Amino acid sequence: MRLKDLAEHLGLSQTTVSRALNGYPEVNEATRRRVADAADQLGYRPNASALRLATGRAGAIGLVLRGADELGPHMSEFLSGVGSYMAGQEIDMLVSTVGSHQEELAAYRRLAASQKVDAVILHSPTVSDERAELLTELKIPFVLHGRTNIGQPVAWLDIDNTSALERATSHLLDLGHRRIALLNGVKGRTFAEHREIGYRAALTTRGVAVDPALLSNSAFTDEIAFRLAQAMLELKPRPTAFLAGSMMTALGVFRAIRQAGLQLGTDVSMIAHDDVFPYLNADNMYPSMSTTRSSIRQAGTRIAELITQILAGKPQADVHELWPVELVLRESSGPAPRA
Amino acid sequence: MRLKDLAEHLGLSQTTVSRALNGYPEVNEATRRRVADAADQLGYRPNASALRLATGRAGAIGLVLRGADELGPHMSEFLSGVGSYMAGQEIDMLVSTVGSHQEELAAYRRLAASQKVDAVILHSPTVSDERAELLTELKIPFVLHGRTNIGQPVAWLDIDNTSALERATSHLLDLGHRRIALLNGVKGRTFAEHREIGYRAALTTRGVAVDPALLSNSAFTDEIAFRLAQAMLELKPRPTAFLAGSMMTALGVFRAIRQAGLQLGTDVSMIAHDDVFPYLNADNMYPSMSTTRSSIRQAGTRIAELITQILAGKPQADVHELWPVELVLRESSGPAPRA
DNA sequence: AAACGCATTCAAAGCGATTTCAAATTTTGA
DNA sequence: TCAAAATTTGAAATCGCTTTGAATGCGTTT
Repeated sequence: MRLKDLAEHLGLSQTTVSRALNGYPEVNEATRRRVADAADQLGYRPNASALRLATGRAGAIGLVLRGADELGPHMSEFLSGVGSYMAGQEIDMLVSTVGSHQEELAAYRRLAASQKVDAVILHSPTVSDERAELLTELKIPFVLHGRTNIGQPVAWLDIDNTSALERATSHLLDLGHRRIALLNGVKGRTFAEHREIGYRAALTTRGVAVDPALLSNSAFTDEIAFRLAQAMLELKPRPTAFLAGSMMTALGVFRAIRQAGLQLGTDVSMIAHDDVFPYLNADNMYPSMSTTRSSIRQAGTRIAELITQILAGKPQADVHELWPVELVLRESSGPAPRA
Repeated sequence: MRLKDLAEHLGLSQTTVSRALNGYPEVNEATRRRVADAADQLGYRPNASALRLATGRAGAIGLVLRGADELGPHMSEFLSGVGSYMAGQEIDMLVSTVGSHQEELAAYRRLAASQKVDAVILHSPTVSDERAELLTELKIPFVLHGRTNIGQPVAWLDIDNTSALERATSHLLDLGHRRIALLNGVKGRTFAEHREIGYRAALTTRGVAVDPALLSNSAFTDEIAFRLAQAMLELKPRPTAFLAGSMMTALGVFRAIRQAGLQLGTDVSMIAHDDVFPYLNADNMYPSMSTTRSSIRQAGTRIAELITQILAGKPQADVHELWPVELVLRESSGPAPRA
């Protein structure tokens, strides 16, 4: 069913039908209704490629994901946040996966040259992100999930990691903890740097020295966290509290704590960062988990919204959102054990 | 940079340039090289929409994912498998997320009507899958990851769940277990039904009665599995072995076992299904996990390959692959404890 | 030398939508 | 009542590519 067919069926010109369907004012209300009904009944939908060619808009946004690293549970949640908004906007999500950093840059160049997307979402930036630079150079609009420092201003949405970690660390200090381990994200990522800054700030304010042995940088997986935590628990004196970078990390740390014959919440405390996964509820755990909480799904939805604003003309430089992070205290964080 | 610009730059017609770039035989080898070099150097890439409109091919495949259920770690792995193949084929992945079953059907209708994709991948089918019926009706080619029973023949790739569970169950029976719990997937999904069939077959062959209290159907998450396993471990007599539907499930069961003060591998055995996640290695767990193993990522890659074959003309009815599942015995499955 | 075949190249017609510009019809105002 | 204005419709151009059918040039054959 092409526009032409529909027009013939109605005894109208393509022009009028097109206008009727796209809500132009110069078409008679009766005609519009007639057209709309027919389109509806015959299940007409404009051919996407033709529409895109004619309008010059791709009607899609791009997401380039680096293999296994990024396509984990975090990205899934984020994606469905983005998707839930985009579905209502008739904007598609074009997802590419790449193996290496080089491949990723090449993928953006391809997207730009073939004009497959109107904008992209950039995820997990480094402190000075090369991809962000490339995208500004290619003049393809984007919203950054996180922050970075490049010459140009960029549109971004981030959570306040520094303050979150500062408060979480301070709270543990208040509870008497002095050996506080930080299982942080991969070195070089902005969020990980920000978290470390908050952590250090809280410690230094209290005059507690930072022990490098209690600092680690890694991907957020159960397994890796298990090993790191296990190693740290063998230190003398051992840490009495953990700051876990994600809920997956928290699961690993939890295993290590039990394995060491210790009790979470009494022998060892933990505050984990919770991106809010529907299938992994901090409140339902035993003991329930204290968290710094911020919904990554909501961030996705909001970023999708920001993208449509940018496509509607809002300057990228005006798009900045820093979301506060809740500190939710539950059973996993208790007073430090007596020395 | 449009084809026209490139052609003018070279002093050739669009026709010749297009042919040169697309490898048609009737263009002079010297010309072809000259064109290719210029295209390369100027970074020319055909406008995707124009190309699609002209060829009638969308150059994309669709994946419609149901919100939180499906966008978990399994889908992530699967997706990156698909993506790794598609990247080389210049085929995009169009990902939509939907909330309800109705929305999902509507999404397929939209994809079909607007001709945004050449084919789709269907995931986690039910025994008689409505989506598969709709897609055949809409005449949009698809490959099913799993199996279903509808009137028409469909293209599918599946793993041999029945045999996997039959062997795993038999092995546990050999070890003397008689109370074997099955933490299965959501009721109605083909793979879950197949697994139950294998499980029942093994038990009945040995004359062991199936206890409904040891059978559960649910999503594969750590948390849910934890609760189910916890409840089952309180039964008298308690199960001495668990068949876990996924590695996430296994983590939950593991927690429940420890929580009950039991030892995995001696007091209680477990064999989990392992879809092979890069960040969750069965071999690295303590104790290492016995598994029925099949890489969901490889399945994704292969399905991508099958899709391109179908798009190249291979009849859908000829595409059937049933992959065997490895049974990998490690420390988590041991002899049944003395009664 | 005319005719033929072959290898290359090109002009122009699609693909299916939007949009410009012009035409037809109806309404309005004097 | 008739010209002017407002409303409604349509023909054709356009988006950037592929592809059909025709044309060009050149060496070979008759």
